[in-house]
Amino acid sequence: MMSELVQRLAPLGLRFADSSAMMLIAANPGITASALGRMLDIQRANMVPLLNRLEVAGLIERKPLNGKSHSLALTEAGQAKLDQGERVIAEFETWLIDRVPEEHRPHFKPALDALWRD
Amino acid sequence: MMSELVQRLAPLGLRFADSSAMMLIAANPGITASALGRMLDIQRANMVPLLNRLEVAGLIERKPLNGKSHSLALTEAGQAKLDQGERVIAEFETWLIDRVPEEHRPHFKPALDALWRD
DNA sequence: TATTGTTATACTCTATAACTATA
DNA sequence: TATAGTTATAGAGTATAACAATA
Repeated sequence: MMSELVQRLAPLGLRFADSSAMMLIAANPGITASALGRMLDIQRANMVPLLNRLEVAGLIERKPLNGKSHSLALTEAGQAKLDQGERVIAEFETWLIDRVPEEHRPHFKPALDALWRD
Repeated sequence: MMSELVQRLAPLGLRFADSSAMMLIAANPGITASALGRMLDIQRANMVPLLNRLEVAGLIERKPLNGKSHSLALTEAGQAKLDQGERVIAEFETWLIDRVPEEHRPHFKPALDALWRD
């Protein structure tokens, strides 16, 4: 399932972690790299190449916050790319849930949500 | 979820792919490495280190079949290890499904099965 | 001619340790 | 003293290309 999603995102030049990060930056403008890493369960050290990639691609901006932290925000191009990515993800979710037999379908998302809640 | 299972298997010295391979070898004694790789969706080339590891650990035996292929089988130690692994996996599945609210629970396995069927 | 087992290689993802600078 | 950002590094997982030997 994940490899299917990865393949669908690839034409946009996005990896899975890229779109996850961009979604959270959009929802939390000004967030720092470390805080974002904690949300994504990605080590601080591994955020560096990820954010470098997004910055070089012109999708995010890093602004010094206080000499120690940096504030992250989507650029206009980043917001446009995220919109595209979210469309792909929505299509993927539809594709996924359509494979679940109708009688089980209403239970599927709630069940998955419960797995990582708490 | 996968990392939880990986952590539970680690004390047995098993990786996830190891237990998957051993389950399929047990169910298909005499299977070849290539056929096993196709079942597991693992490239032929990547089966080599996996099977070497299991062989060095004394869990499987490779016997020449016809000069080209080899026949795979669990050793006694391999069967014992697999039994342990399957207990761990069963406990993991119980742990997993217990997190799903009761009303969704009967729908969960059938929904997951449907995702990769066909 | 297609397949098996194998080697070599490269890329991604992830985890850890260590460093500097700042809060 | 704890945290942020960073570098370097190592372990896994995975993909591809190539080769010799065999079916």
